[in-house]
Amino acid sequence: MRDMPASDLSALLLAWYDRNARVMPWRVPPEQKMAGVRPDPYRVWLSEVMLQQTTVAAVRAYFLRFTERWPTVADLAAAEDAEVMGEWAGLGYYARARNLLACARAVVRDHGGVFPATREGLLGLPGIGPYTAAAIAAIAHDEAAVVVDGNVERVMARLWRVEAPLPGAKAELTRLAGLLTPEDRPGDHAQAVMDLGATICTPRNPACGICPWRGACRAEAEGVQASLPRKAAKAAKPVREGVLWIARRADGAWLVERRAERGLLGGMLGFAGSGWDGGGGDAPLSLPWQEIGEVRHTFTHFHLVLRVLVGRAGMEAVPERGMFLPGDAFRPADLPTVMRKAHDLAKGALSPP
DNA sequence: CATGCGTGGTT
DNA sequence: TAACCAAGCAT
Repeated sequence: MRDMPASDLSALLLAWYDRNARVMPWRVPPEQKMAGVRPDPYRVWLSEVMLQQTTVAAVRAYFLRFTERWPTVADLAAAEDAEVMGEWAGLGYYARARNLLACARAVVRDHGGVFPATREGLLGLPGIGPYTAAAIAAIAHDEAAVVVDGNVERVMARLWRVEAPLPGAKAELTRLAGLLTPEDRPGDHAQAVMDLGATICTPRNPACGICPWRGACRAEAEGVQASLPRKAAKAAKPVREGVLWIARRADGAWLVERRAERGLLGGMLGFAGSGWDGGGGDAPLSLPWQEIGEVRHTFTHFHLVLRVLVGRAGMEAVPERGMFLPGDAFRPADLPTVMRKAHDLAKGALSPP
């Protein structure tokens, strides 16, 4: 059992997957697959990009809204930037949304509206890296690509008891994942390892008692599974501070600005702010601003505290930054979360005149 | 190869 | 509750 051939391990896993595969909107159910139905590369791609560093629970609703609104890659490619950024609002890592659009347009412009079918061809597209290219090639086209995400890293580290810490151990874990990748059903294999990692071989308290690889797992044999994979310690998050100015005009329009394409919250709608390094900054408009409170929000690598100031502007007001967006065109759901929090705080003080 | 880049759920 | 974590990519 301990030194079972890779093909046997793969067979055990696929048998487990056939009984335990999670149902998701972007997956083709087993019975349809048996009947020859292939996954739509557009839907596979969209789901994989949304799932980058993001939970299945968070993605589900976004995926359904996107596919309802833009059923094909051509539909998405024809969308306005602001529509897509607004629909992505709240999902995070907004560079994904910008790359999503760039990728859709590249597929239409350079590939006749058809996604490249190979890992190699997919790798050249915006927002598609080693993981996503392999996942699409395997799931949508049954290419025996080696799919390595955080789940696979964890499962391999435990199965083979790899003690070396990430990210250094990545190459070795990829090699081990490759040994296990079958020529037959590589897409199901990839999804099976990820389902195993998400439901049984979980980070904290793995359910080794019901694992299809029980008896073959070297970490479990030694009782060290919960401590693998090892990871380098992360740096503490500093606290940054800033000011946010939220103005509303007499007709109900909100003063907003489109953030720069690159960097934090790039391309998203927001309110005018100072820099976020404690330094000052100028208000976007000369008004009798009133401070109403603060918003706290934590990003990937820092905590942010924003003092929120509100002001009422007359119809003649001409802002130095940003623009007044009519009340009926302003949708809080289009805002990234920190801006939505600020809006929640400010809306009471700025209720329509 | 290290860093920047969101968010919400779990422990 | 602060820390950790999730189907990574671009630079």
